[in-house]
Amino acid sequence: MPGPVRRWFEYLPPDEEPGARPLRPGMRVKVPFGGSVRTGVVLEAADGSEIDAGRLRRITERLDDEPSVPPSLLRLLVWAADYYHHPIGEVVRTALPVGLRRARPAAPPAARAWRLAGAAGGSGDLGRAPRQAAVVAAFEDAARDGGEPSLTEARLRTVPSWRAALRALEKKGWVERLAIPPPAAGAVSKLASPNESQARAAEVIESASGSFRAFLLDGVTGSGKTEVYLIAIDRLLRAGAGQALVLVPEIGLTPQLVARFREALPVPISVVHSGMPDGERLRSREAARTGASRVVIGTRSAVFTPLCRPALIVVDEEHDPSYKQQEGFRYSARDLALMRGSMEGVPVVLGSATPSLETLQLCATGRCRRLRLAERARGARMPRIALHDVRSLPLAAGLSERLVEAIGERLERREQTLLFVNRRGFAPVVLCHDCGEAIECRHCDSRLVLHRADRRLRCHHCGAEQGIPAGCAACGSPDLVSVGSGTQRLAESLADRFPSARLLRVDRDSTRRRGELDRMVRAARDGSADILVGTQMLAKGHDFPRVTLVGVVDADAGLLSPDFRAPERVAQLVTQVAGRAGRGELAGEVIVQTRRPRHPLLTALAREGYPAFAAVALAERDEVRMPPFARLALVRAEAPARAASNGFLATARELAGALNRPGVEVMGPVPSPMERQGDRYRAQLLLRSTSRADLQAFLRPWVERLASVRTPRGLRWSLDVDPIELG
DNA sequence: AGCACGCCGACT
DNA sequence: GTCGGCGTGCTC
Repeated sequence: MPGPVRRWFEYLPPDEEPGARPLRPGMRVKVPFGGSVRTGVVLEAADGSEIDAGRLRRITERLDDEPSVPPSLLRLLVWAADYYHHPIGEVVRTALPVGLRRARPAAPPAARAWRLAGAAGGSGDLGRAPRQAAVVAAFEDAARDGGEPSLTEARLRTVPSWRAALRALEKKGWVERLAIPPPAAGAVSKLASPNESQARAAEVIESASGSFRAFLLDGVTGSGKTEVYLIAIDRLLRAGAGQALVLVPEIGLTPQLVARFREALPVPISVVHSGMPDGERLRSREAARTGASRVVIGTRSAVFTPLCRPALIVVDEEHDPSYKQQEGFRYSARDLALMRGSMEGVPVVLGSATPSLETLQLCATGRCRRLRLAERARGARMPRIALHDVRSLPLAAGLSERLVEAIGERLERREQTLLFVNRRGFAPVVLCHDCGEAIECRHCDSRLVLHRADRRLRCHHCGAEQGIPAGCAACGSPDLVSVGSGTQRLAESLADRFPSARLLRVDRDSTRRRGELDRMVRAARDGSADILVGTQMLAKGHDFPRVTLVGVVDADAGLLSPDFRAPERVAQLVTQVAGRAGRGELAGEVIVQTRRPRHPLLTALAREGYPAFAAVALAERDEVRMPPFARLALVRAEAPARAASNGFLATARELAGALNRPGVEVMGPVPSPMERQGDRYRAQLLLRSTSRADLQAFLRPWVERLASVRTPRGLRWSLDVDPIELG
């Protein structure tokens, strides 16, 4: 179905030869729609219609012989459109790669493997074609272990210019294509030998094979969650059970993880993420749909990958906010993974050392089984988390003397330090020394951030930037000072203090170039940096064995954020980074700077760790009736005029009142935390219910009415079911 | 989303 | 007198 149409449309079947196989749900078709011809997806095959026969038009032609969207995936999409109250057309579109949105028959899955043919070596040598020789050598290598001389694209990619060389060999008849990649020669899984808790976890997961069960795999980074996934997947695949879908957070899709899977499992693996070229993405998807690949690793949108025989779904780092799409179709891939598991009848493993409060509540009510991994697979100790009260202490670029000394000790011992700052740039605020006026963004209710490397002021909310003005716009004073500290100032200050230390700054600015983050992570691991300064992106999923000190420069900003989930984020960050300290033989130390050393959540975290924090946080959420003890939906509106957004939400509120549904609370409208962003005024209306069914029963008629409210020009609104940010 | 239908300003 | 602006509404 094309675009943001909320309704389903009915068509007559195409004129086809008698005896043609019937159209089935999930097949793509060409249909006349309005004045043009569009690609549609069959949602349902019905016997009759209530639409006037005269108005019904006929499907022009079918585009698929078998459904591009298999029935079980289609069911998930229909469910999701209904649950998120999002137009089915856009939901289906989200799940279709670009190549399938066009009205062209699906290309047959491109051959992704080749075999050395009988003619190889038959005529002439390859003395003057070193690339071709290298390709042939790769085939011979593969055959050496006693297997067939066949290779997949993934293996061939190690040879430079392999595509051209292969084409030349194909022409000569030395090499031929295989339709489906064969199992690699000598198909041996390379799994580390598991410890007791890993083996038990994998066994429990395996025993749930063939039916839906939810598991929480609870273990710090480095406790070997990945090995448990690999063992469980390997067993299920060996048992012939089918395919595994592995979801990873956006930043977590590192080549290392994919490489670990490729190395461990002797089966074709598809990788799917939004940043990859359309053609490659389509091939990965088709390999998954046809069963040519057995494991799919991907980010959020990979939850919509069609699978012909699913056996297991894994959501790694399930607490990660990147599983929630924050625009358009605002789905949660974690939640949909659970729903998909339940629809497909397969176990779902949620992995996290810092589970979301939602998942912990599922465990508490018995709907999810918790599998704990022994702390620290390699026998290292969990570091102590020290809250460092920095009230009224002198700070240099945000660092207390105690933290600086601790860094110095690490430098002397040739160990690494990891420092977290919650903002990038040099200084978050530039203000006038004489009148105190800060330089603000012209388009947002925010202050511009100083980036000193290129002497620019940038707005981190709308991207606007400008040079540094000569003086204060309010009073004309030339005396402007920068206040506060971001990654750049921290790095600069450390460079002054420790001139011989090798510093690595890891933030969005320094990793903008493709592959740069991975290069930096590698540099950090091989010990060619002493101090790593970074934002949260440094916290996710990386293993730095020589780090023995982690500093969290400012825990307060997150703690005091208006967002009810902010403390959970801080606790997850601190725990995750604490997991970075003291691997291997080295003991670790974590210093968290704060001005709120008595904050109950923070002290619970520091004294007893994440589970204690979670218990306190859950009790608090229960008290104030927030998720997971209540369900939320948020309507956001934004427009060039404040009155337009407020007016729309006021209307929305009236409509809600008119519906007169008990059990749903309507709060607002209120201005968003940052009311003006990018020259648009934003406001929101929050809905809350203790019952998911009540909320859904309310939303259905309400959204329908909202959709037909005529809105002033320039107003945009959206509904977010289960929002994770109230902003 | 497209695309048509429909009512008010500057042009051959 | 018409060409064309984009506001509103429909598409099986």
